[in-house]
Amino acid sequence: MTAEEERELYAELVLQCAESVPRGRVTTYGAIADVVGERLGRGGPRLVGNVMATHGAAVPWWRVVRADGSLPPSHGEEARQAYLEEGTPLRASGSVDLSLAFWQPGLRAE
DNA sequence: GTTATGACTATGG
DNA sequence: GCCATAGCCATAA
Repeated sequence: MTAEEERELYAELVLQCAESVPRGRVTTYGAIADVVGERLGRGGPRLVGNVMATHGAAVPWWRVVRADGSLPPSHGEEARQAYLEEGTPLRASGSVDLSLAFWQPGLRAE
């Protein structure tokens, strides 16, 4: 398998995790990195971030947040409206309440 | 091979 | 919970 194919595979698994998050729930970069890293033997939250930056347009990226429940300032505004639509539990600061909304991601096949 | 960078995380304040 | 610092993984120059 070429390096490029591995990147695509990694990306696809990350997208699966993002897609597995139901409406009104969110997950974290670290959780996805853990699941995909366990499957492919490599990982790291930054890799997940890189994948989202590249292929994020194809999935509900607003359901993937940082470990503290907040999003990058660049996408906070756009995500906030999606949260209001989906009924995602938000804190006053605008961050997601992970204790209520956290979803453990998973792959379609093991 | 070394350095810089990124949609990150853990820890301490 | 937010800010600063250090650590981590892969890619690009």
